[in-house]
Amino acid sequence: MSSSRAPLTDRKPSAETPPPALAERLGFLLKHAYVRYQSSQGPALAPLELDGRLLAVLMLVDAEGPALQQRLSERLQVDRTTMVALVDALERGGLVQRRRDPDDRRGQRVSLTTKGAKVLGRAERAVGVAEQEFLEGLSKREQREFRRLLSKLVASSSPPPD
Amino acid sequence: MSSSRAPLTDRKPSAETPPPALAERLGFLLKHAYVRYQSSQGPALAPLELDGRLLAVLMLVDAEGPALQQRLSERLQVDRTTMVALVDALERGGLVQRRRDPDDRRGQRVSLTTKGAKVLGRAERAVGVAEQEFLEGLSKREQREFRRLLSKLVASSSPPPD
DNA sequence: TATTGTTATACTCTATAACTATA
DNA sequence: TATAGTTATAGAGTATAACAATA
Repeated sequence: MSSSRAPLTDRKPSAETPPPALAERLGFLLKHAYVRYQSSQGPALAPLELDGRLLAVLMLVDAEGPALQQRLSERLQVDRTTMVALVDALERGGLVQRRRDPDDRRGQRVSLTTKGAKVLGRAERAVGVAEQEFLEGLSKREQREFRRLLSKLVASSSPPPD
Repeated sequence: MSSSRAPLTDRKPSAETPPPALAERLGFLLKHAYVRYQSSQGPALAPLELDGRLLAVLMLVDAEGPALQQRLSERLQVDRTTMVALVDALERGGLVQRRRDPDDRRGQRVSLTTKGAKVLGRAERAVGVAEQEFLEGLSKREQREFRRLLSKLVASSSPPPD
């Protein structure tokens, strides 16, 4: 940030630059971007006893009303056995509730509780702040462009084989 | 790609769009971008019996000459116990070799074998193709811009706390 | 028979603690 | 004492297989 007056040789080499060939690989960049994003998001969500995956489920339940676990797992591309554990955790925290679908008693309808809606609101604000922090190295224009390109990429690239 | 003549109601809903709130979250986008990248890169590297992590080590060894495992693990931000397993795998495949540092016999110098250099070349070409495939939803201009912004972001955002 | 949710289980990736051989 | 590498081990996170209830 501030231009240091220390001579170059005094710089902590902690942020040493990776070799160019590696730094240009998309895989390397995407992974590190994601890891760094999480180190912003994690602390923002921790006080709410949430993490990124739980928040995604919460947002999905909010958007899709009382939804079958099956559907939630399809939308999030996780196995249905994984969804059991995620819903377990949210239910334990009192953020969602399960109810048997009266029309097909095999299914569980997952819905937001009052507490869940409240926590979701707080979580979304906290993550918004974390995202700003994560993007602060880019200008406002670049931030918009980055979001646009990333969305386009995810929307366009072939979805992973089921 | 091609403008389908099928009526909207005939579209396979397989690529159903996630709810807007979720699709706008950077965490969601970054994660899915990374997952999809890997589903391009994985099959490209599998015939060479490599994956993204092993390739990163290989590239680093190539760039930094006979390097201590310690240094490799720092550059890649993985624990040194993790690096042991990565170097084990590469050595088993005959792609790198370990030699005791004569000046400090505690350290192991890791260097590329002839076979390793050959496989590295093939792997880099394969990954280049996979990257193109991954980016094909963007125009050439957008591809360059995406790479630029992603690099800038990774270079600028605060590195994860050690 | 097929499907939803569940449990038991196993596998991958990664880290912590303890050991060894050097320094 | 401290450091580089190693091993044993444990913890996430996720998936596969088998089972119960329901269709």
